[in-house]
Amino acid sequence: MERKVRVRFAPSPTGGLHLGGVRTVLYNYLFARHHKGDFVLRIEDTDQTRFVEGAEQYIMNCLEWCGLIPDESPENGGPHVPYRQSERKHLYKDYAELLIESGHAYIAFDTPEELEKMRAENKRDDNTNPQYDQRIRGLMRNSLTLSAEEVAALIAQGTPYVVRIKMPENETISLTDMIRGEISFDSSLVDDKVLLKADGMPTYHLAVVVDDYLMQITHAFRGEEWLPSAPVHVLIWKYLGWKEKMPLWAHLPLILKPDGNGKLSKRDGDRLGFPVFAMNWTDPKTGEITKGFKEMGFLPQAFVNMLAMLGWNPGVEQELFTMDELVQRFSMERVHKGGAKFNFDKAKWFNHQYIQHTDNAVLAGLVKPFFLQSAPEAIQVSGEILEKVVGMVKDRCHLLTDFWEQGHFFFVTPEIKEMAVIKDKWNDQKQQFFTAWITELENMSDWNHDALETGCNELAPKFGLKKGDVMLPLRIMLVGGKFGPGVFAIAELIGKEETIKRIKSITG
RNA sequence: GGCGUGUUGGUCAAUCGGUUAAGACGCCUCCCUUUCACGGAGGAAUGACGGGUUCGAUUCCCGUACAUGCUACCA
Repeated sequence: MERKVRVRFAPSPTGGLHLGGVRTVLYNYLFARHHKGDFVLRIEDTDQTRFVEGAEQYIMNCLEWCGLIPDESPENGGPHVPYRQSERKHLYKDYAELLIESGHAYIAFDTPEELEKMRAENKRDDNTNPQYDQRIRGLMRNSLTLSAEEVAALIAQGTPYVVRIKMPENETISLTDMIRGEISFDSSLVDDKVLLKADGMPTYHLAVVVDDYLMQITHAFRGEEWLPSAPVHVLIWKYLGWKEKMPLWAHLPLILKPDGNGKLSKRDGDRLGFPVFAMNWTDPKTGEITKGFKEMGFLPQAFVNMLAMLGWNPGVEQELFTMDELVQRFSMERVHKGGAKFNFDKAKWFNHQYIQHTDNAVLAGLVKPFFLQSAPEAIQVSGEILEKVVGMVKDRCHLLTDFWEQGHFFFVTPEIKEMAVIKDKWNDQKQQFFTAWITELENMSDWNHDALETGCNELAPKFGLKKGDVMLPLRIMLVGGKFGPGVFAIAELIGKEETIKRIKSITG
């Protein structure tokens, strides 16, 4: 008797895909896979004024990057095509009419100006936001206040109208939320939401119910911001006679900004220097680019893992999970109720962990595009060299973009940024040592780490120098700064000619 | 203003009435390393506040405070 689990992610294609959106997708995906169910992508494009070119394809790209591929979608179809609400437009009106016939909805002719006027006139200190509620509806121009003839005439004249739900008086509407338990609302305090707009498109309220029903959705997950309109949706399910089929709801906690309070927004990312969108988003109107986690150098697996743990945890100490492990362990009941402040440092930590655990050859492939971006001319190196470099510097890298910063000196002669470290303690002994060592290096037949190190160690004392006196200047000469892997390992890899060249550039 | 939801260390968080209130990130100290990292060992919470219920509350109930969301012919 159990229905097959079917969940859906229903974004509206209006711009970049936010962290919170990706997390909603992820929880949908994990839940569906855990229960061997279906994961549907449905595009909620009923607001034609907010349509943004390319946003839908962009969302698909983000899901693909994250490895959260829907089973059914506008692109790949499925048993419930179409998956774009704009293409389902014809479906909704019939249901709105059904509601009118049963007396649970009505036609309203009020113009936007009239609505504005109503709000202005009814605004009080103790009611700063007048709603189209049971008192107000008796004062407006709708099929409740007008006679049937008047209504018919207005429609015949082509007067634009909307369909509104008629909220009952003094009823307690309650629902069970998988995360929050029982939640109830007083119907008298919910307003008569518009269900069908004047352009014939449904609003979210009608569309979400009709489509969830038609697509046989069993569990509906969405952000906490939807909670206040949940009673409207519950009532529509009931009035349409589908109550038995209503999905189980779960309202996910919000992702908050790191400083202060409030929902994390794109602006916060710009302000604090971290991405909020999954991938780069280019506004087609302004051309403005907003950075994404992908382009910032995140591994999708790390990004997903981090998101999974932001608001949910399996109750064990382990924090690193493969997608399969997440699928296995995920349960909606363990989602935290309160919102979570986004912590970019922790996100970077996850990425660092994944970088360490990724095979060097694979990592080299991932890093290469970033290298090409940083210095296209520098990359005429073999994959083998890149792989070695990646292996040598990976423990210093949190983001893929860090690899160039940490390993550029393997490919290009570095700019000496810490010249003072060499100059301040320079003396004749050092000058003589390096001159002598260069000669030694030039004659070295077996160029490798160990030979270089022993050679250096044996030569330094002859000039009254300790190993420590010589190591740091050498590092700066080869690397440009006080960082990086072992100096001799670097020298081995960049080769004799380049090593000598870099030393000479300082010693003259 | 109204309605909803939430509140364990700077952050993410475990605890499903009885613990010295886990762990992770970040921060600080030390060790390792004659660089930077990595790694290792330490340090830092009287669980928003006030009432109950109970032999016993971080855990259950109520109130207050605070935070946040919604209050469009947007989703």
